[in-house]
Amino acid sequence: MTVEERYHFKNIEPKWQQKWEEENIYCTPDSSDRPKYYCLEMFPYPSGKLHMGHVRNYSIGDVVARFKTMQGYDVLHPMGWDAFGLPAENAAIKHGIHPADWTWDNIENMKSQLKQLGLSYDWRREVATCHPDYYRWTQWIFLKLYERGKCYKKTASVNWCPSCATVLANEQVVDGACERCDTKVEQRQLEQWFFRITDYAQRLLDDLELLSGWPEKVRVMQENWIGRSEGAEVKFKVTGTDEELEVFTTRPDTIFGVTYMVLAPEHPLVETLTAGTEYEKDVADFVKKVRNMSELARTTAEKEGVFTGAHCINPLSGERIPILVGNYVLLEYGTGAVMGVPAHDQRDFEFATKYKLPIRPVIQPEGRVLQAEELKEAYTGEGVLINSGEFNGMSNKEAIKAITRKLEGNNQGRAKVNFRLRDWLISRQRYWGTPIPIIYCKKCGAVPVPEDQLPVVLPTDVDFDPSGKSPLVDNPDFVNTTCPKCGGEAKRETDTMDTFIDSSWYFLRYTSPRETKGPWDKEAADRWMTVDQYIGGVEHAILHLLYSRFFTKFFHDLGLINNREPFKNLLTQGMVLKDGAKMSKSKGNVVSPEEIIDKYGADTARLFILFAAPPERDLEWSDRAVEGCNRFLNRVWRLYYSLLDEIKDAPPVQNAAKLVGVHRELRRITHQTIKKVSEDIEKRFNFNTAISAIMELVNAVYTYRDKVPQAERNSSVLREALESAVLLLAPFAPHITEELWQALGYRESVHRQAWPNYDEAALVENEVTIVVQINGKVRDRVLLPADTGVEDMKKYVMEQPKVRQLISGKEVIKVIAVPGKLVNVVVK
RNA sequence: GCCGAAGUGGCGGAAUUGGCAGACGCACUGGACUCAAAAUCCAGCGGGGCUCACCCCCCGUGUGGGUUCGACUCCCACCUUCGGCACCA
Repeated sequence: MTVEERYHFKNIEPKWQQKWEEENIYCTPDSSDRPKYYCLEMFPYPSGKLHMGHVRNYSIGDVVARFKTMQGYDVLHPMGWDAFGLPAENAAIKHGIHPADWTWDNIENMKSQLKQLGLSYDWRREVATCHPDYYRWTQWIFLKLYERGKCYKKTASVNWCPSCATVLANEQVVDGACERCDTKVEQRQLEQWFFRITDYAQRLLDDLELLSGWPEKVRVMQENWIGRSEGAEVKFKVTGTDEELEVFTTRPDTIFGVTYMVLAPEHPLVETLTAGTEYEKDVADFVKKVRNMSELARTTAEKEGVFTGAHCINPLSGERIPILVGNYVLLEYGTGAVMGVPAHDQRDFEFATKYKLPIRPVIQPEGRVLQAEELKEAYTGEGVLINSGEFNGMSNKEAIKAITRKLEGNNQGRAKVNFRLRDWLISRQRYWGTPIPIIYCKKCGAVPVPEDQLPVVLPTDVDFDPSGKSPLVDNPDFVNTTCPKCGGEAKRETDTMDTFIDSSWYFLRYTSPRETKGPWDKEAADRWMTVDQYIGGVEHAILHLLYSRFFTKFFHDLGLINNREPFKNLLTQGMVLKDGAKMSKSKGNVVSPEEIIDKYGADTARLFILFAAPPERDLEWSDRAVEGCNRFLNRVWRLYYSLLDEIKDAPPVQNAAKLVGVHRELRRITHQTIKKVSEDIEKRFNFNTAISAIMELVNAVYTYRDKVPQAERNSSVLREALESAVLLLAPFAPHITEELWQALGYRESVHRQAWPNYDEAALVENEVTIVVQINGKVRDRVLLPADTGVEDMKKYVMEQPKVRQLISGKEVIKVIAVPGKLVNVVVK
C-alpha cells in the first residue's frame, strides 16, 4: 500500500469507519481467556445533536477502551440511549411530532455522529430505555421492589413543577427550582409512589469506603447528601392529655437546658393541642401562612413561631415547658418536632432572644462561667454539665451516653440515628416514560401486574394536551383493564416512572442486552461487573450515581448479581467552556462538533479535546489550538511520507546495546516515550501530557532526519521510532494511525496490536547533566557519567574553575550531592 | 456560615518522590522558500539589569511568614475564584 503525499482526513476517516464496521473489530466476544475490562461512559439523552461535552466524554472513554484492548484485555465498551424524558414530549406538544418518532430520529442522527467520531463501541449491544424490550425489565425491577416492600405509595407534601406539570424528587430540586427548567417548585399534597432508598442509607454510606477509585469530592457530596446524624429520640408528656411529644436531638446532653418545644406547622399535634382553645385561631392562621409559602421562601424567611397554649414535661427535670409552632421546623426530618436549647444551639438562641424565652446554660466550658444574661451567642462546644441534676460535673461527651441510657431505662427515649436522605419519589405525571405496572381494582386495591403480563406497553396512539397533562389519563384503551386478582373491572396507574430509574440499571443490561428471560443473564453480569472505569459529568454526582448504587445493592440482596457496587473507578470530566462560560444557545457561544469534524476531521477534534486540559478540569475551547492539533497530524503524516521508503524493509533493531550517539539517543527517546505515555494513560488519565510526549518523539524523529545524512541513518531505529509513535497515538487518533500502520506494510488493524513495551536498558543514559548549585542557586551545569557516585560528584564539582572562583574566600559548610541530579555547595 | 478544589508567561497548560520553574501546544516577533501569498522550515519568546557579540547578575509560581542545603511542591495565616451543602435539630 502506498501513502498519499497529503493527509486527506475526508477520505481516510469514512473509509476506516466502514471497514471497522464490516469487520466487527470492536465487537466484544461472548467468551475469552483474556482478563475483562468494562469501560463505560454515561449514555446520552437523545436530544438530537451531539455537543462538545459528549465529544469530550466519549473521546476520553474511547482512549481508555482502546488502550486496555491493546494491553490485552477483553474490553466491554457499549453505548446506548437514555431515551425517555420530557423534551420528547414537549416536542410532541409544540411541533406535533410523536415522542417516539422524535426520539428514534434523534437516536439515528446521534448514532451517526458518534460513528463519525470513530468510537470503538460494540453497537450490537446498543440499548434504548424507551424500547419495550428494555422497559419491560424496568417494570420487572419495580415489581421486585414492590414485592420486597421497597416500593410504596403515600400522600406527602411533594415538589411540583408547574412548568413540567409533574412532581420531582428531592434530588431534582436545586435552590428551590426545577433542575430541568428552573421554574420555582411548589409544594403539593399528593399521593405518590416512593422507593425506600432510606432503608439502604447506612449501607450507601458505609460502602463509600469501597470506592477508593472515586474522586474524594463525589464521595463527600454523597456523604453530605445521605447526612447521617447520631442522637436520641426523647418523649415529652403533654400536660393535661395522654399525648406524647417526641423529638429527635443530637444533643441529649443538653436536655436540662430545654426551655421550649417547637412543632412543624404540619405536625399532627398542632391541631389536637389547639382545637377549641383561645390559641386555635392564631395558630391556624400562622400554619396557613407558612404552608402557603414555597419551600425556598420558607427556608429563607426569618424564624417565626407562635405559642400553642400547651405545655409538656421534661422527662428528666419534670419541668413544665411551653410548646410552640415554628416555621423553621421540618416535618419530614426526625419527628417533625424539636426541643429548644437556646444556650447551646445558635438557631434556638436567636429564636429565644426574639421571643424572650428563657436561656439556661447547662454545659460549662473549662475555665469559664456561662451566665445566661451575658451570652451573645450559643455555646456549642464541649464542656461539663451544670444545672443538670444527677449529671452535674459529667463531661458532655459522657453525658450524651449516660442521659440516653437513663431515658432508655425509663422508657422515655432511645438512641437513634437519623438521615437527611429521603425516600425517592419516583412517579411522574407524564407520558414519555416507563408505565408503572400497577392496576387499581375497586375490590382488591392496588394490584401489581403479573410478571408474565409485562411489558405494560406505552400506547403510541395518543393525543397531546398543550397543558402537559399526560395523554394516558384520558386514554380508555390504556386505562381500562381487568384486575389480575379477581378479574373485575379495574384501572391502570397512569403515572410513569422517573427516568432516573431507567438509567439506574442500564450498565447491567449491556452485559446481555438481548436477554429475554430476565433483565440480564447472571453469568454475563458476574463476568463483566463491576464497571472498571465509569466516565461522565460531575453533575450526576448525587442523582444517578446514588440511585445506581442503591439499585445495585438491591439486586445484590436478591442474588441477581454478586457485586455490591456498580462502578469501581469513576472519572468526572470537566465542562467544555467557550470564552470562560459553559457553551449554551442563549449565550451564543456554542461550537458544534459537526462543524469541527467537517473542517478538521474526527482525529483532530479528539486530539484537541484530550490535549487542551487534563480530563477532570474544565476545558477552554480554542479554534487556534484546534488548528495546532490538525497541524500536528499533518506533521506526522509528512514525516511518514518522507521516510516510508527508507524504513519499509528495515528489520527490527538488533544489538541495541551497541548503538551509539544519535542512534542510541533516538532509541532512548522512543522507549522513554513509550514509558511516559503508558504511565500517563494508565496511572493518571493525563492524556494531555501523553500527547505532548508523542509530539516530542515526533519532533525528535524530525531532528534525526534533518541532522543525520540519509546514508548514516539507522533504518531499524528509525522504523522502531515511527512504529511506536503510531501505536502510541492509535487510541487518540484512530483513523490516521490505522492508515499509517497499513502503510508500514501491516494487514491487521493497528487497533488489534499489542501495546508497545519499553526496553529498560534503552532508557539508560550514559552521561547526565548535573546541576551545580551554590547556596541553592543554579550556577553551573556539568556533564558526568550517569553512574558517578556521590563522592566523585562532589570532588569533580569542587574542582571546577567556576565553582572555585565563586566560593573563593568563603567557608564551605557542606556539600550535598544527589546522584544523577545535582550538587549543592553550601558556603558562608 | 460549613465542606472541598484551584490560583504558574500574552493564552491552554507542564514540572509524577522536596532537587534545572515554564515541557508540549497556541499566539506573537524575525528569517528562509516564493514574483507574491498560503503551506512548510529555521530562530527567538517570564520580567528587569549589564553588555548591547558572547557571557554574567538580580527578581519571579495569589499574599505574608515558617521548615529545609534546597520549596510551584511541606507547615501556619490570609486574599481571590469556582464547585457542593445550607434552618437536618
